[in-house]
Amino acid sequence: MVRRKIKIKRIENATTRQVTFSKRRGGLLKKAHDLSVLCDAEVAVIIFSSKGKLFQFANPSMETVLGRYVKASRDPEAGDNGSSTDNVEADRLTVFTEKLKMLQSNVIGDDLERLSLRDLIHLEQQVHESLGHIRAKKDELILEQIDEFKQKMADTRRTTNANTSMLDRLVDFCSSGITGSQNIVESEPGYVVGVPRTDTLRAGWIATSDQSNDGPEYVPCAKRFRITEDLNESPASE
Amino acid sequence: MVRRKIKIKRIENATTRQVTFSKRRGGLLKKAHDLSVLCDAEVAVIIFSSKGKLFQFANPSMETVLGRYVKASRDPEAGDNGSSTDNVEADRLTVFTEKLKMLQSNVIGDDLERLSLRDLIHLEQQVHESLGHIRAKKDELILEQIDEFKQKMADTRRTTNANTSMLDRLVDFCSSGITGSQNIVESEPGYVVGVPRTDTLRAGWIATSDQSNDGPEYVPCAKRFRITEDLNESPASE
DNA sequence: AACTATTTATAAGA
DNA sequence: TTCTTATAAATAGTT
Repeated sequence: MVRRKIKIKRIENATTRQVTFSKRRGGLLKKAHDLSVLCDAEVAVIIFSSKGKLFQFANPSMETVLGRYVKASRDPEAGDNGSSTDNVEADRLTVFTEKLKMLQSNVIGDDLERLSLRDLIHLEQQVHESLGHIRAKKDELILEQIDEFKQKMADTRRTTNANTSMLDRLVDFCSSGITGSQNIVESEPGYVVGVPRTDTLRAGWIATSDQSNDGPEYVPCAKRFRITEDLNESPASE
Repeated sequence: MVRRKIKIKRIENATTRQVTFSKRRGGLLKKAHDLSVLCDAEVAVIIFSSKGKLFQFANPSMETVLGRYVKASRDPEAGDNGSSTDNVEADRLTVFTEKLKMLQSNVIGDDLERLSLRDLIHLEQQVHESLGHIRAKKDELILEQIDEFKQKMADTRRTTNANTSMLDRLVDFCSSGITGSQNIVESEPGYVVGVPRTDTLRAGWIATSDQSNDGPEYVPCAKRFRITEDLNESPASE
């Protein structure tokens, strides 16, 4: 931006583009360094020239920042820069999907070819271990959710009973004196609103299942997943 | 860079630091964008503020650039920016070790806690699949190396036989005439170089199962690993 | 969040 | 590539 202002669009002249790349690359890396130092921030910059050469800057280290990035990608979905192209993919890039992509492109990838037997064996052990962790965590979650499910069922049953007896009493009460009260019951077919609760009944004293517990068709084994999946906090239906 | 030049060192005043961070962060991201567009380069910038908030820019996408980075980290160990801190770690970061770190810190990591059941099941499938690939590749390599080993054994045996018969003939020859020739034999104890090999032996003559069936505890396999590990071209002893 | 006074970055040319 | 230089951008301190 000197002798003449330029537009931010691909530089067509190859030589000029190369020169500009050199200059701006240096500038960018310097800026990255300055920012990280001045503001005590963790910064990583990775640049591939159009010819494929790699340039990078990282503070405190590339691993540190990338690791943190992968972890952070989910919750904060933090600051948004007005950047260009696909950066907006951050949208639904959960840690999960990012991990999977890493796994697929880097571990399953063809570069598996390059590993030695020793490396492969080590990798196998690591991945096997990972699998163990994942399965353990999964089972844990499944058990948790089954418990929750049971709890809800029990609650629902108790609630139903309670509502039934309360209904009985209401009907009793109505039919024994005031007329037209029957409307109350009819206007709210199936459950009662606003009846003060005793502490016998806890949350969810209304007979409608408050939390969705129903699921499409969950029956046997693979279904255990289905069941719990539906119980799971995951919102999206797919 | 304005009213007064500043030194590139951590800004002590928190407010000032925060303000500077905002300004420079924007500048850095813009520069990154400009560079990627002007010079047709792939660029990724990741910034964590001192308070942990994430800011990023990537073109064409974070995954693309990071994936490429991981792959490129080995061979080219390309361009070197005069950057600060630990950037030099690139030293012996092979694809392999980088993958392992990813796996350990991100897949095995504690953030496993945050995944939903649905995610865990998906992850499990993916990792299981990875494991399959790795094992297949490993087995392939093992067979290759066993073949090599067998070939060598065969050659050696043939060589030995050849040597033996040659020895016989030599002894014959010597004992039938010239004296002192015995020395020749002693100077080359045991083998002959350059015996042409036949192609009689083929692949897979060892009775080990080729595809591994996964399972937490595979016992006999462990032995196979040991054996082949020793056959492996890997030089280091550990 | 705006406003400059200056420092930096850098496009073009050599 | 590197240097030079005129000029565009970025930004530190202030309001």
